[in-house]
Amino acid sequence: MQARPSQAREKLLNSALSVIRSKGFAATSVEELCAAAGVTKGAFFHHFPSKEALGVAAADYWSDFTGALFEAAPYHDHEDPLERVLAYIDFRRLLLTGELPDYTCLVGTMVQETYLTTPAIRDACHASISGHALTLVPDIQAAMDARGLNGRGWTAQSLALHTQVVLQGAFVLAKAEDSVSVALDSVDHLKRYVNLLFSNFEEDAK
Amino acid sequence: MQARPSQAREKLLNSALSVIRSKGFAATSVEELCAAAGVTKGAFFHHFPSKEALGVAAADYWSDFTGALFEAAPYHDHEDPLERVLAYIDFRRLLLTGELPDYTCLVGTMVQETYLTTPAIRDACHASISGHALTLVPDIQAAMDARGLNGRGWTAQSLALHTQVVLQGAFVLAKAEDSVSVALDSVDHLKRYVNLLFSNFEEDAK
DNA sequence: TGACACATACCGACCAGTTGGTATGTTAAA
DNA sequence: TTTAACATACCAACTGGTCGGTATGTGTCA
Repeated sequence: MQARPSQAREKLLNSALSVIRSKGFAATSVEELCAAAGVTKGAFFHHFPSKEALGVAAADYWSDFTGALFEAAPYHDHEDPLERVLAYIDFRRLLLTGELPDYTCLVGTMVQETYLTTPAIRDACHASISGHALTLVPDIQAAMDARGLNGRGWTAQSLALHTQVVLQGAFVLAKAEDSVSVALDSVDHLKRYVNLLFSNFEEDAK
Repeated sequence: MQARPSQAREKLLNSALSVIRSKGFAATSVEELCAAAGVTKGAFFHHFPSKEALGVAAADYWSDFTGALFEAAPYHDHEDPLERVLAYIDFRRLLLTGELPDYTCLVGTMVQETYLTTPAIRDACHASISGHALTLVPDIQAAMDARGLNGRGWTAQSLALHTQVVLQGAFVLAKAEDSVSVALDSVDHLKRYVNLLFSNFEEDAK
């Protein structure tokens, strides 16, 4: 449907992922983004009406990227829903390799700067985080149902969001310490918590 | 020691706390800071050699401010060290009131933008977070010792840092959702975790 | 088949406003 | 009279964004 497939747009979005994760949104200039992508400013404003629109598009692009990553991940293969949840946490731990800008979260970084000033970006970041958290809810709920763990002051959704809270917080402290070890430790604490929550309760499901 | 007590410096630092927590460091201009503080640019650069120096000073100012707040907080009054840790978490939950920029963390916000580009600010943020976490270690360690909980794959320090991870992550998601409720839920999960970690273990201390 | 119309993708010079920072004052307390 | 604490005016560099232009595709109709 296009005369030529747009290369510049994709290149700009890919550059946005790494540059914004390194310097933040506000400190990233349009020209810098263009330089990283190897395109001109004209191309930028041909594809995005404004820098803000690039931010929204980058958050959506991030949602698609991570959505595909986690959908294809092997943690879904377990039979027991609790095993799937624990394997998800293991998988998140496994992703904590390489340099900080490589494994930290784009939308977690962006939303801290834009939550008050740029609602459109905040909404896109929110959709990305809560959308991902929502994919965990069915497994958590199934594990709760199997053990009769409802009505104990927490819900499947709150636990799903809590996993994201721990991961986002782990990124913040990893950046402060310039080290991944605190993030690894916290993911371990998270897994220990989930194990404790579900331990000592027999499976009641028939 | 001063001819006149410097009002401008204090005013600028106080303004920095609220403005930077609202818009982030990079998006905050020096002139905006001056306007919020009711001082001129000349006063700004009289007290701070650069915007970066203001960022470092703001992080240090934040450390002093929070240090005094938590030192005077009532959670130290409990006899049992575990009770003190749990009361600390309750106290953190209590602080989650008002508007987002009022209860979120300055250094957690700043470090996300500056961890790669401005090492001086990152170091000041790191000192603030880890310094605060360190104040929790003695109580956690005492609670562990009383129950013989050492050597179980986690340390007092890692748990202290984990509390900060949860809080920092809670701020991120609260900003994304524009609501404090997810933060409250996560703090509840954190308290539940600590309770589970220390439950079912008799106090061995004589 | 060819030619004209039109759309998309992209270029790079340019602009007005803003940025962090400086240079040169003025004021008032010690 | 010295000196810290401001204030005012100013600047060069950079910012996001605009705009006229070009290159290259696709659809259509004689």
